[in-house]
Amino acid sequence: MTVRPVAQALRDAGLRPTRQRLSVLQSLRDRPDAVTAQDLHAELRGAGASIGLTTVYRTLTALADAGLLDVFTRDSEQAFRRCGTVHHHHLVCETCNKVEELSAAEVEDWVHHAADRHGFEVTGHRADIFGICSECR
Amino acid sequence: MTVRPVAQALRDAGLRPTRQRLSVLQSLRDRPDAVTAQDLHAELRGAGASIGLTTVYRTLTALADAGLLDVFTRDSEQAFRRCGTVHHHHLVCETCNKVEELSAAEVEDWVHHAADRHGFEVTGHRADIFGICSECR
DNA sequence: GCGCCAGTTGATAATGATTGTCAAGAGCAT
DNA sequence: ATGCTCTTGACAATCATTATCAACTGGCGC
Ligand SMILES: [Zn+2]
Ligand SMILES: [Zn+2]
Ligand SMILES: [Zn+2]
Ligand SMILES: [Zn+2]
Repeated sequence: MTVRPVAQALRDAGLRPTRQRLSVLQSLRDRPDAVTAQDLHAELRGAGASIGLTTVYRTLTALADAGLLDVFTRDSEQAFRRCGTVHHHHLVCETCNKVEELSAAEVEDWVHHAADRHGFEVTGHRADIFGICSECR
Repeated sequence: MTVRPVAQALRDAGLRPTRQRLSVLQSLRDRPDAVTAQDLHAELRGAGASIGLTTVYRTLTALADAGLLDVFTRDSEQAFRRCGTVHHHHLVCETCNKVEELSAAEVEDWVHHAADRHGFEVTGHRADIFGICSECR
């Protein structure tokens, strides 16, 4: 019941729903924070799962390429998070790494106006807010 | 004449204006793009300057810490650019790495409203637009 | 149910950017 | 000039990430 949609998400991404991939996507779906490949590997191992570090890296990268995960750069390492598939921005807690997804029409407008004004063809944009969440204060 | 203000900027940052630091800051002041430590080192060497890679790394990091440079993450490496000291955002060309500085009141408003709405205490934010500049098209 | 085979895994080695080390060198105040 | 502290740079060490490649597995055809 809880594994079904996860397996389907993998299939849709052209990835076989293996035990390892399921455990990665599974553990990612219920957490609100962004996590590092190294950290996730340690947690999965600590929870008794059998999975190699290389596989965690590969799975996270594949899922990110498929658009299922968003990538954050934290202290020169990459952290991943299961985010919605529609365009959004982020509000990130620098203490617990929790991420809130935000939509912002004013930002989208700004992006296009600014790019037009400078003769740029937009290929993408990113707008993230960093702070401390109420629980961490 | 052209070296005077650069030397002063270094002093203001609590750094001795050495030959190496001057050449780094100097070469950064007239370029519109963000550059990597490795690339800058190669360019300086190619231009006949004598400077070690370690020093380039250290200088760029020190200048960034002092607020004189902005840091960009490009393909998991750091690129630096001499930006203005007042808060701004970026319009980055993904082909030539040229950067335009942008100010955006609507973004600033969004930042504070969104953070308030979610009970976050803001520590910072970043809003960058990626695209292709008119010259690169 | 079984065999096949392309897709996956994971221990290990390799990569490559960045940082640590430390002896030699260079600002700058006296 | 002298001294003292800050700086440099060749070199070694880190460390996250990626490449290898032989062993393993999911799922389709039989
Ligand atoms: Zn928090
Ligand atoms: Zn947006
Ligand atoms: Zn360009
Ligand atoms: Zn801003």
